[in-house]
Amino acid sequence: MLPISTISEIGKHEGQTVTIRGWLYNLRESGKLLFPQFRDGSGVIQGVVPKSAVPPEVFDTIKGLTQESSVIVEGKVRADKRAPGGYELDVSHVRVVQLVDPHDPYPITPKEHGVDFLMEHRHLWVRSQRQAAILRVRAEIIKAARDFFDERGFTLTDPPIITPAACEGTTTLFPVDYFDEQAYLTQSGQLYIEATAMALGKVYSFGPTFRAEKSKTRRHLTEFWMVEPEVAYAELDDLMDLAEGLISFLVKRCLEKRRADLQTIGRDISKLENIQAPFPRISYDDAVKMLQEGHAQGKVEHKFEWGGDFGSPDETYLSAQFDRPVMVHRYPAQVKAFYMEPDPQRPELALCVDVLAPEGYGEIIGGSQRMASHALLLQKIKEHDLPEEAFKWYLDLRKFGSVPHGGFGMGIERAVAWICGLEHVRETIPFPRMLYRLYP
RNA sequence: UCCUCAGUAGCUCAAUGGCAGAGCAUUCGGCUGUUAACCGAAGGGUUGUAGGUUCGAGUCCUACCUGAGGAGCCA
Repeated sequence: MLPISTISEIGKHEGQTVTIRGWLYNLRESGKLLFPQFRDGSGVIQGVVPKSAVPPEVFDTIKGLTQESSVIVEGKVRADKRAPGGYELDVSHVRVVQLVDPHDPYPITPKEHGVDFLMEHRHLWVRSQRQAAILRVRAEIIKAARDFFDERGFTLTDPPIITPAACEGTTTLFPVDYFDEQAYLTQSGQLYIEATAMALGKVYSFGPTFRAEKSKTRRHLTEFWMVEPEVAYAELDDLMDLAEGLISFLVKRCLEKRRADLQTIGRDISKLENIQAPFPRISYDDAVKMLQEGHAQGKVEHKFEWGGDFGSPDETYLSAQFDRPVMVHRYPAQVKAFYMEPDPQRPELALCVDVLAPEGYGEIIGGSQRMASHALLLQKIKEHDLPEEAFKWYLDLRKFGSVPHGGFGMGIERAVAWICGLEHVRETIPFPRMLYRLYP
């Protein structure tokens, strides 16, 4: 039995004959010389098959292979400077596991394709090298985020996916029929992890969230994954420390472990190497001034007035002023969620922070200190016309040992899109769910 | 929900209101170092749908369908 090797590890078997189990990526031929390229999920390697070196049936079998046919290949590993991966395989035998019908060929060729076609074939598109590299970076970011919190004494507490009421109103939620009762898919686990934070001190959640907003941009999915830490006794500055620590940790880990994948994707690595704490921290007031100065210099189209929330072009302009993520804190309370703690110095402001990624990737983190006062929180729930009964348990947290606390949510797909330098978040998740796209 | 753009061969795209084409893919043939290989040949079409204008519509007009980008909203 020959040793089975993965293509990424094949250098360890130089000079040996090994078995590769995978698929035909592409086949070039030059008369009596074949160059089949094989992939196995870990990488791609080119085989070399001179007609004079193998039995006729082996040569004919390889010559008849079609793209993405599954094959088990035996061959001798040889270092070769001409090979992109450094090694080639002198193929001695091939077993065809399944031959793709040449009259119904694999639809994704090595040529260009349009977005719609690729999205319709997402189940096959993930086999391409670039897509596989993106999914490996995504997995690394998820693992790094969990390592980051686990190493700092946080406990993973999973909030429910099916919830009885909205965190922030029901218009943007997907309704679910829950045994004849109205329920919704969660848009955030935050309210629940506030409860577990009071039990365990430092907690986080990691899971899918759902937004029924009819957003149709390169930054939006209807189903996306969030990592949300929540910390008892944490105040706004603690949250900003945690956020910049998390982001710089994620980038550092990807540079260490997934550098080759980032290069495959075509990421400008030097821009990621800048991403080190501390990140700039500016107040909403300062951000408004920057936008107004930008407008005076003709760099921002509209004149931004104090009191509104930033639009996408505003965020892009602000983030373009820095070479690393920028943290904007203390927005007007009126544009933020009801549960945010007011700034004691200026009650019209909320103790909140948004982290804007560089290069126009927009908001990747949103967080705040949470309202600790029972009376004030109850008043806000009433002002926002929220169903008081549904928030009874949430209010309980302010009756039994209320403390200052806070947390934030980081959208995994936006983080992946930024770190990989992608045009669109649809490539950051294996099967994106978007407005008008539910298949495959 | 609003604004803009697009839809022609399996894919990516051409075609002044006047014979519907090319490259890739597929099939056949050639080539012993190819790197999205190359060279030659063949097959492949209800031009998104329904109307309209016109001697004549892929092309102009109307509606609809599908998709993309953006706005708002958000992570």
